[in-house]
Amino acid sequence: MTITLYNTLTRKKEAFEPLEPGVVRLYVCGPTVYSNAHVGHAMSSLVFDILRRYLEYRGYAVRHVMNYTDVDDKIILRAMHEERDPHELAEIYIREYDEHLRALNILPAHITPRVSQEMDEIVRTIQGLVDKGYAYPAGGDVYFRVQKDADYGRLSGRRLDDMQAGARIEVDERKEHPMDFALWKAAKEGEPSWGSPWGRGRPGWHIECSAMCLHHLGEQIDIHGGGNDLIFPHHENEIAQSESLTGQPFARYWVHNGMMQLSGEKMSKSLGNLVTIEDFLSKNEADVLRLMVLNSSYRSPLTFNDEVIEAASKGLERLRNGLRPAFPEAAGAPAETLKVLEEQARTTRAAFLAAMDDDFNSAGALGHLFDLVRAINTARDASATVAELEEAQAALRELTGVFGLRLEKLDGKADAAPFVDLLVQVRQQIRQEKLWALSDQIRDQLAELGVTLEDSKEGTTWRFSR
RNA sequence: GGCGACGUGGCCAAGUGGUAAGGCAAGGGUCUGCAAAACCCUGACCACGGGUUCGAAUCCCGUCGUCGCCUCCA
Repeated sequence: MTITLYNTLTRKKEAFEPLEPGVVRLYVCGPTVYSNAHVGHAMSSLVFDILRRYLEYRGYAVRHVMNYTDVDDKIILRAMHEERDPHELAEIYIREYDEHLRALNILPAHITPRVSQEMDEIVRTIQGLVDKGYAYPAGGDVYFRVQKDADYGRLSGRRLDDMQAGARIEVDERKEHPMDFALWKAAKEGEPSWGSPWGRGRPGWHIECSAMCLHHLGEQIDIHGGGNDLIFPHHENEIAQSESLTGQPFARYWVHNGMMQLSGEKMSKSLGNLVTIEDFLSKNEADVLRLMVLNSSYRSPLTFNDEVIEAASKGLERLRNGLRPAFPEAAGAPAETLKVLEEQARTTRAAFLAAMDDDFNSAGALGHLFDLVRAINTARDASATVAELEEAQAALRELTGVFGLRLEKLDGKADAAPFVDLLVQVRQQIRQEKLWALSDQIRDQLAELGVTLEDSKEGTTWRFSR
């Protein structure tokens, strides 16, 4: 079985074949750190986390690089407004984003370069482009010469002529062509700046990713990812820069996630329709957002509203319930039931792989996990023992693990388990004596303490509910 | 105006030629001292109009609608 994935460059699904067998060089565009990140940013990081986890599950060694853009107009502007140091400002949001990634159970990239720490590499990259005639200095700036790049526009499917037509491009006398873009910007008074052959200044937005890729992953990479709002101009320009410099294809596969939609519109800072990650996590578990992402195609817009959050939250609970143990007094399920369960575990694994191999169809794969959950619940109801449920639950745990779902939420509470067990045992006797008021009282009060009891014919089970 | 995507039951959403996965919600039922969970049952003329085909949600054309990019954006 091979993995196929949709390549924005060719606009079709292609069989995935890394440059070097067994190794995947993955570069994902990270955020510009000038304010609190919102759940749309989280969506992107989750999408590529799921992609990475799956590739690793399938045996690839993934080298994952995600950059932080910490030198940028917006950062400078904001820092000026707040009368503080731009580096300091960026640092705060980098640290915050790192914390979010941890909270969201997103595997950290192996390398997280920052623009401010890669200046030599960036300047060298620009110099290389100047040397080759793909870039030209102009009054302290350096611009990329788009007309020299024959296939400029091939990622986004645009032609230079079309773009000029209705576009709102500033007329700039220093540019040879209106679509030429800045590789280096001369410093203005009071801005952070670095030395370069063209005078003090700072890099343009696009060059950093080309330089960092080159530096950390080499001239060619396997997967380049990011939000689909980056296709043009950012990724288009990265291709132009990188390929002009090296003369080789840059990224083999371009993978783009869809945008988070809030009330029918793209969630974004400028529209003011956003929910910060912090805000979301203060009200919901991290797994809820992950499940929302999993439940739809990564390439499509993701609907974000209360109903969807609620549905994901309940779905999560259902997955969790699948992992709940057999009833205490389970006597063993009929052979027929166990056979069905075993069969379901097998087919679920296969179907899960088939779905994920098909361009990371996580929603399809998730559907199959729910089928397995039902089979497990049915077997449990039919009095299956812990041992009889084991294999199917192991499969469920393994596959939800591939998704990066944690499911268990007992951290730090496990110590309380023996005491709860004891209470439940005592209550069992109270119930046998039909002292319902007292037994209900125990159940209610435990619920308030975050322990849910559930009574059934085969005994009482309990779990931490928060 | 240019480029691109999408439109599947109340909501979210898989499915790209052989008559529709899954989750949530709703209604009915089973189990149960009650509650909860679980299980079973119920529900889709796949935006609309043409066309291709033995056969289309799935391919082609058109219409309408929504969204994204074209300026910073995950």
